[in-house]
This record gives sequence, C-alpha cells and structure tokens, in this order.
Amino acid sequence: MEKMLSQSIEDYLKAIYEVESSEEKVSTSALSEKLGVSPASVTSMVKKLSERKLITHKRYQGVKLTPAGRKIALEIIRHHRLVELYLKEALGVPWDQVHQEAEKWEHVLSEDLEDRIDKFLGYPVTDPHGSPIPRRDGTMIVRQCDALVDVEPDTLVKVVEVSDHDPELLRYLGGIGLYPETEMTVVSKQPFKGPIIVELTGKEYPIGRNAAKYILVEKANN
Amino acid sequence: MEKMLSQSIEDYLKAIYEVESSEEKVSTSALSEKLGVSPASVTSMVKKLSERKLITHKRYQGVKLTPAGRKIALEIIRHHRLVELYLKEALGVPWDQVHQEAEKWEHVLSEDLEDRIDKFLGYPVTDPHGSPIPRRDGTMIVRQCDALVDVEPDTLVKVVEVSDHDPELLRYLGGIGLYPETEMTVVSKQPFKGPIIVELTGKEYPIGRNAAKYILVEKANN
DNA sequence: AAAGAAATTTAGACAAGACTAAAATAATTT
DNA sequence: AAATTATTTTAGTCTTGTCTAAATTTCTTT
Repeated sequence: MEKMLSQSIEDYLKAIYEVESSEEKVSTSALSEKLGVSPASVTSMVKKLSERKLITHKRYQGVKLTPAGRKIALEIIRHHRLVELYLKEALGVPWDQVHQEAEKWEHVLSEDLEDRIDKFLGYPVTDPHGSPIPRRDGTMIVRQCDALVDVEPDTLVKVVEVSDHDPELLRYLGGIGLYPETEMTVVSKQPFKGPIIVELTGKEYPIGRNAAKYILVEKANN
Repeated sequence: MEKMLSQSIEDYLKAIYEVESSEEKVSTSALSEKLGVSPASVTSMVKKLSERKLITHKRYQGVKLTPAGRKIALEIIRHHRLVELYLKEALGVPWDQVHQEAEKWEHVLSEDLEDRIDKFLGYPVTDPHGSPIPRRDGTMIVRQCDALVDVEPDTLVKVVEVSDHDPELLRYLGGIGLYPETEMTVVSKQPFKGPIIVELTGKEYPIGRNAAKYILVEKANN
C-alpha cells in the first residue's frame, strides 16, 4: 500500500508542512535553514519530490504540498506527536527531551505499533506541548488561538500550545508551571521590546518577546 | 563518547557476532546470506570495518570481531532484546512480531531511553525468546544448553531459548504453549529424519528436525 | 530604470553502500 | 597432481543525498 520513503524524504515533507503552517511561501532558504542543509541540496530534493508528485514547484517561487504529500507529512507528524506523548506518559521522559527522541522514532514506527500506542494512550488529541495529533485519516483539528506576544495586558488566558523546538525554553516554562491548559494572566508588556510579565499560581514571571511568539493561548472564559 | 555509526555498520557487526556464536569461521558468504547483500558488498564493508579496527580480516580467511567491535555488537543486541521484551510487556505485541519491530528500533534507542526501558522491565535477564540480554558493560551470561534435536527420547527438559527468526515457527510454538521456561518430555524421534515428538500439558506435538535445531533446552531436575 | 543585493538554481564533485562481471584464490574431485 | 568447482576479492558502475562554486533570477534600493 504505502511506498517506502527514505527518512530524508519524510523529513523534507514534514518540514514543508511546518513551514506552510506559519509562512506564506515555502522558500528554498526556509527549508535549508529548517533542515540544516545547503540551499542547493534543497533544490535537488525539491526536484525529486516534484517528480514524485508529492509537491508542486514553480522555479524561484517556492513549493507546495500536493494532497498526497500532505497526507504523508501528517502521518509523520502523527507518529512524532504520538511518540512524544507516549514517551512522557509511559516512560516518564521529561517534556523538553521528548522532541529529539521522537525525531528518530517517527521514522521507524509501524502502523501496528502506532495503533497500539494510540490505544494505550486512550486515543489522545494533543501531544505534551499541546499540539494537535493528526488523525489516521490525515485530518487534523486546529484550535483557534493567538500568540502570547500579541495578547493585551490584563487578560486572563489559557495556554494552548508551546513550541517544542527549544528544550531550554521548555525547561524554564516547566519550572514555572506553564503547561498547556494552564490558566494565567498577562500582567504587562515591558517597553522597548522587554519581556511580557505573566502571573500564575500567585507569582509573576517574565517571558521574553521572542519566546512569547512560540506560546499560543486563547482567552479564558472568566 | 560513542562514535556515530551508520545503521549498516551496526547491522554488519551484529551479524558477525551472531555468525561467530554458531559457526567456526565467519565467511563472506555467510554474511552475504545473513544480511541479504552480495558477497562483493560484504568484502567492501569488511575492508572498512578493518580499517576502523572493529574487526580483523585475513584475506580469504574470514573475519573476527575485535573487543571494540564486540562491545558495539553487544550494545546493539542489548537494544534489540530489551526492545523485544518491552514491546511484548508494555504494548502486547505478540512474540512472533517483536523481532522485526526491534530490528528497526535497535538503531534509534538513546542511552537514556535504554535505561528507562531497562528499569521499567525490572532489569530483565532474558528476552521473550529466552535469549540473554547483554549487560550495559558489554558482558553477557550464556546458559549451558543443548539443541532439542540432540536430546535423547524419554528425557524431561526445560525450554531455554527459541530462535526468533521465523515468525511462523514462533506462532506454532506459541499455539502449543511452548515458551522459554516450559517443561516438556521428549517422547520419541521419528525415523528417517522425521519429527521429534514432545509432550507438554498432557498432549503430544510433532516438531520438525530442522525447527528442533533452533530450540535450546536443558535437562530438567526431576 | 538601473545597480546592487539576496535568493535560487545549475553544474560538478564526493561519500556511503549497494550492485554486476571478471579475476584471483581456495577447496574438491577425479 | 591436475582439473573442476566454489568462494572471495577486485574493478568499475549506480543511486541517494549531500556539498561548493558559479550562474541565473528576483528583490530592493537608489
């Protein structure tokens, strides 16, 4: 049924999906940056993925997933997020480490094992960072939310999702008890691009503007 | 500390270790057979492994692991067997399927996760097929035992270990309740290379001579 | 609109690891 | 012992995925 895809191809499709979710265009340089390979390497892989009809490509204009490519990307992301949650729940791996382990495991997970893990976890909907887990059929429920950096002061918010790419940030956030589903108040935004001050469990903590771009929240119903 | 080794190199070292355990000489053709690659491919990889001092090689005379090579082989085998047991215990994967899953997982298991799995399982000594799990320090306890095919009739034996390479055999053995630690009686050996008849849980079952080579037993204390 | 800067693609090279065909060596048979 | 057969190695090719350097195209600035 499924063709055998190299790990490299899987990594590219996932990266393209992720860039598509946040940027208008998926540029060669964005992929080069994200995957840690040279722009020339991206171009040559892009050519191959186009030939296989997994993406479309107009020269000098960026890249787009086809439905087939998107399906595969979402399968990989499903593997990744299921594994992240599994490692945390079943083996107690701290949330700042699950990402790098999952980067390797996502490529070796059989469908059978995917199902067993899914069942073990009770068919979960989000991973440890609050990111939605794609369904087997290639659909994914996306929650409506704002970046913390864009929230006005004096607002009560609920954390929805935290980017999993910076372990250091995750350790800091974990240390202050800031996880998905946590409610907190945005107290103030310090001037001159200073930090955002949030209050949770009665204490105030600073969060850098840059970090606050990667924390997604929604207005809490109060 | 540990150098990054390719999956291919890990597979070769493991294969060499396994051939060393059962054959006198580790020949190019044996490795070619075991790994499913051409003899020429084996020769070229052998050259590389020699250069890295992981094996020694005399032209036309076969190959031998160095202590460094053996240590790595045992680490991979440790990963493999821990994963096999983990998949069975934690996720209920049937024992005839754990091997092929572990073939992939063994290469992506971090030391941290290895330790977590080891701890979860209570520091086990054998995998689901009865094979000993190498220790972290690269040592392994080998039990003294005989192949079922060599046992005289009318002997009470205890199953020690069953080869994990043939899922079909494992399903058959599982179906009749023949697992490691099971006690059974060798009833008779049918003539003309016929099957061996064993009795367990009050019933008699035939086991082909060839299969019986891959079932290791020890005399039970009765 | 032209010039300079930035991004992208092309061209060509390289490493890993596989292959086939042919040559060299070892083992077996007569 | 010579001849045949089997095994191993060598030589050379291919594919995948990477790289650098150079050429092309697009974007930005003046």
